[in-house]
Amino acid sequence: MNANSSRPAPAAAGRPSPTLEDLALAAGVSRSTASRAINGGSKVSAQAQAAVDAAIVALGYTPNRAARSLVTRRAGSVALVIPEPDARVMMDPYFAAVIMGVNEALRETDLQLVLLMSRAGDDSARTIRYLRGGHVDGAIVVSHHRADDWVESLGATGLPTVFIGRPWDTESGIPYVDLDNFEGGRLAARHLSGAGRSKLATIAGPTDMTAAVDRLQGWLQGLREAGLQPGPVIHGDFTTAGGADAAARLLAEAPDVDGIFAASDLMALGVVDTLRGKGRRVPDEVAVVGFDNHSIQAANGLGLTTVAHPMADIAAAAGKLLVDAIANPGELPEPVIYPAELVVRGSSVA
Amino acid sequence: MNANSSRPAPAAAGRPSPTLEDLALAAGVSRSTASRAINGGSKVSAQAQAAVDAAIVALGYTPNRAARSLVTRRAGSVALVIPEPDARVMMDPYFAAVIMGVNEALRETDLQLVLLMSRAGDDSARTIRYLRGGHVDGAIVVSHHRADDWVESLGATGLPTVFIGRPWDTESGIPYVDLDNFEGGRLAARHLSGAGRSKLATIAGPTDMTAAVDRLQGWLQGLREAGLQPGPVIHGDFTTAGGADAAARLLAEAPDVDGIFAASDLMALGVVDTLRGKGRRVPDEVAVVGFDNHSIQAANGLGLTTVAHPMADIAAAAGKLLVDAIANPGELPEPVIYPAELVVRGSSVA
DNA sequence: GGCTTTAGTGGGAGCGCTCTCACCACATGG
DNA sequence: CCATGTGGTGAGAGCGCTCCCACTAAAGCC
Repeated sequence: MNANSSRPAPAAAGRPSPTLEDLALAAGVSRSTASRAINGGSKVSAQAQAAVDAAIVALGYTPNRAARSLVTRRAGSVALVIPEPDARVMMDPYFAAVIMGVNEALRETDLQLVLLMSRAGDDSARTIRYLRGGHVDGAIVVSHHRADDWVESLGATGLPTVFIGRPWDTESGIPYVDLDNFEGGRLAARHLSGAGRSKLATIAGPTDMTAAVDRLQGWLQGLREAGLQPGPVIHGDFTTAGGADAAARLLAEAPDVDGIFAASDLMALGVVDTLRGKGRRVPDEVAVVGFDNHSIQAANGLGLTTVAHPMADIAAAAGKLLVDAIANPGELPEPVIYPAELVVRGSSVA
Repeated sequence: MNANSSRPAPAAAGRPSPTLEDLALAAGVSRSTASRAINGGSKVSAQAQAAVDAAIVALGYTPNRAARSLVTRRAGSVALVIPEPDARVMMDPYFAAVIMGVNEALRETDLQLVLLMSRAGDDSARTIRYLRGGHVDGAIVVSHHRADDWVESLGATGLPTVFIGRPWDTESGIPYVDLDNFEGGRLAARHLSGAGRSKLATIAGPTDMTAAVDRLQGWLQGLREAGLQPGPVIHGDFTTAGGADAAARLLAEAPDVDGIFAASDLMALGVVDTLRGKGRRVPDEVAVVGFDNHSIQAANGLGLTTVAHPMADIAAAAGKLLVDAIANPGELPEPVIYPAELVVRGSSVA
């Protein structure tokens, strides 16, 4: 296609990349005019603009981010903070979806995504120091637990911050994007009761995450509305193995259960596995509803009834919110809540 | 787009972060000495060092990365390049493991991880321009396909680059870290033949990835050594759904198969699922061996025999290799190959 | 005519840092 | 005695960029 743009600057070792000065010289204008042309300045004549554009192509010019950052006082990057200490939980494809979504939102901007993962306690200090150090223009925080109180203090630093998933402290008005987890839990309860199940139980998520709490509250509310007993509540850790364990405990406690709501598809997978291992037929004897609408659930033979959780979309929305917040500092955007939707498949209906 | 970026000030916060000048003043030394103290300079007296250290704490000083970058001509960051166009494949926990591993390797350095994902064709041009623009000090490329030829040209730009997984073009001497995929495939073949299976088949991965090709070659070699027929080879896409599909095709082609090697655990999950759906007992009628030793495989009721693939370790090794390559430019490190190990579980032995 | 306005331009200054270099004191060696 | 280190220091020069301000030329208005 374009011959001279194919190899602008291989330049092993020696040749330093052209500076704005070089560009201005090549275009026959001043450094100031070149800068204006690059940044879409309004006060540039058509021919100056054209000359600069041509010179950019000819020289393969790329602005030096560091120099620009230094004077604009903008880092040109945003952090994705994952305060997740456990490598196993990190394996959850949830994070992959989040990363993709945020990346998607940043595509049109010239912001780059910096990953910040903290594990041990000491690391969180390091993370917050980094965030406050002005090394990024904003932050997106995902999957934070109640113990991660430092995260909330971010809002006070003036660094634009958006949460994915409702934070524990909504008082501070930090914007966030989330699924309507409460409604999701409620939908699960309504669905199972509507399918004629009455001895219901749930494998809930960890109590230190708002998503888990909301799903559980919604579930209990749904049962109440259906006039059913709340039934056993076992807590798992959102993983497959955790779901399998929890199901075993559940069966010991309530052998006559005929419907289970697992607060994640991964746990639901473990639940189905345990049920089958104990000889219970799904959905005939026990109906199972999951949460997330993971692609992995296809492995289940029968499809898994679940609550859709468009994680990538949610992450992308959070990314856009952050971009806006950076552009218009001061104004706090409203939280965005995605509606919950039930996807009915074979695991809950005969 | 953002032409109205006329906001140089750090917005609300007010308090501008202290500069090196402030630090030097507080410590009662010169800017030069303060700089030396910060960067572990050898020519600093004990008391000057102590004074600077104290001032750092007192002021909460953080060096301005942009200013430092500008003069040192180092970006202070490395890119993790994921040339993966398909969101669904991205869901593979593989990437989470890679990200964690690389992050781990970078922990001790002050390099930050920048994520670069390219999807459509146009994006790859953008990506390579970014990489050549000197915005990062090095790059790690993961999961690259044969069509991503631009990736290989990176080596010629002088940008330190390390591959995770053997690249197609090893001539250029680009360092890489990989699992011994060939041996892994061979182990699978030896294991199944050793277990008395003789009507063997494999669900291989995509032909445009070296890992898939190597596993297949190893498998075929192993069969040859055992004196068995190569048997059917069906190609999947490493996903669960792809594995299920491939298994269905396989059963149509070779209904009497008694052992299947799936080149990923995700595919193996789909295979087991399809087998059960068709009423074949695993492992009694058909033994299954996977690849990767995913945690997800626990969902399978019986454990899945598989080839261990320490992805996080491999990624961490790649990270270290890159850090070394950045520190010592010019010398190309040798590739690192991790040995393959078989993990025997219930899916292949009665 | 004198003025203001306006579109466009170029010359500086300086962002916060590192690094070279000159410099000083005090050792050591001839 | 001078020559030669040697550990420690500080002043100054930029790195490449954006932005403020002074400036021009052409146009508009009384």
